Amino acid sequence: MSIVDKIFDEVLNRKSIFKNRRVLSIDYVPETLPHREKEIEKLAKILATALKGGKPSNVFEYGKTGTGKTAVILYVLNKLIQKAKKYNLHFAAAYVNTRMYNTPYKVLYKTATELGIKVPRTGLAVADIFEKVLRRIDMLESFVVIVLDEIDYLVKKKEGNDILYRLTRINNELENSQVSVIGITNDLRFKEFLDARVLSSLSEESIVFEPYTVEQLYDILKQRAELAFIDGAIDDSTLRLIAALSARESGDARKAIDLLRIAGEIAEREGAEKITEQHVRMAYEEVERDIIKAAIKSLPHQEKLVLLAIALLFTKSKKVTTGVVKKMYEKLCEITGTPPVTLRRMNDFINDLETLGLVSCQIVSFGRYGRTKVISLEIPSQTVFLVLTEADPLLAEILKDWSPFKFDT
DNA sequence: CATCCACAGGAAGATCTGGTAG
DNA sequence: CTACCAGATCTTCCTGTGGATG
Repeated sequence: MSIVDKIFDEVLNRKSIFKNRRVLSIDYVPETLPHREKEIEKLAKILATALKGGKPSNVFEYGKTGTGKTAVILYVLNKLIQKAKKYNLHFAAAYVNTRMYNTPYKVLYKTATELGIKVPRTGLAVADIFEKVLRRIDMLESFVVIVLDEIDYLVKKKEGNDILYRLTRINNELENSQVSVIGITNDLRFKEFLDARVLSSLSEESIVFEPYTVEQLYDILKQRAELAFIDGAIDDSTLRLIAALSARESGDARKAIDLLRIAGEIAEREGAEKITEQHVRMAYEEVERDIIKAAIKSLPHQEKLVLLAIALLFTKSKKVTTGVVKKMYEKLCEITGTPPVTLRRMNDFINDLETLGLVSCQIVSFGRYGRTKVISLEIPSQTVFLVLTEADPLLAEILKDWSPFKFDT
């Protein structure tokens, strides 16, 4: 038997430490949500009005990422759907994540699709599609809940407020159906962007989600680990480590569960019978690395060039300003045969890179010598070179025989 | 202490893609 | 086929500004 056969056989015969991998996936909603009983109760009470045919309020949920906002909504909606079925009530729900559906048209499109209404993906005027969706919703003769998750992505654009305004007041235009809008945001300063009229109608009821504490994270992890792994695959102390690592950063339950899953995958790959603290630490680093890699790889070509320009400059000097980035960027454009964008646009790219956490910027005034952004690379420049070499054959060619002197200006 | 550098970043609009409707 | 639509992307034009320097 060849060595390859051996490896395959070994892997296939090995008993997996996973019992049920699915419970660690992002969109799994567990049977119970520990430490969210109060929030669930509140939301349930609000929506319960619907069971009696009344019009429930619009709801506004806010709290940081990974505090269970989405999970609570989905949990309550699932229960509501079950109840509605049992009592033969008309009820429909649409879940729209406005990070992905971040324009008025897309929001309407997704809402319609979720409600089983067929509309074209593009091509129509927003007013037309709104009209169409409105009529179809009325025809449903139902109580309809529209959940707008990560609503801040919609509101930060000017047109976003308009569509929200119309959605939150849609009931005035309906005769046979009732609509409740639930907005979810993790941006706590988000209210500033929101049109006052929308704010008042959306926050008829609001529910605040506090970050989980270490103990709470531990409980959540414990619950998931019991479902996900076979007995004895993970110790309490290891779970506590994951909880501590996650709580230290953010109290983000999603990240904690991610960490648990990846630690499990690493342990499995190694053929270990148990997830150790070592696996957790490896997972922790892997998560960080992967986020960075993925971020760089998914950058548009132009932004890659800007990032590369910054990385190249940063190897030589820690004082990288917009002006020098522009020069280096233009040089790279010339080499790669890319038409360069204007300074204004490049500045947007740099801000983008900052949002992604790849660089950080500070506006500094040098008095007589102007006022500009000082940009620093937040990740090792070698990482940038490496990932770009992998991701882009053209850039790989340039970086192949790269030496710091080649790019001297 | 006014000046002026080297930009930041808002507003508006041009261009282009990918679509519908009749 | 033409007329039209939304939205991404980018440009053009613009006003605003912290502080070293003359």
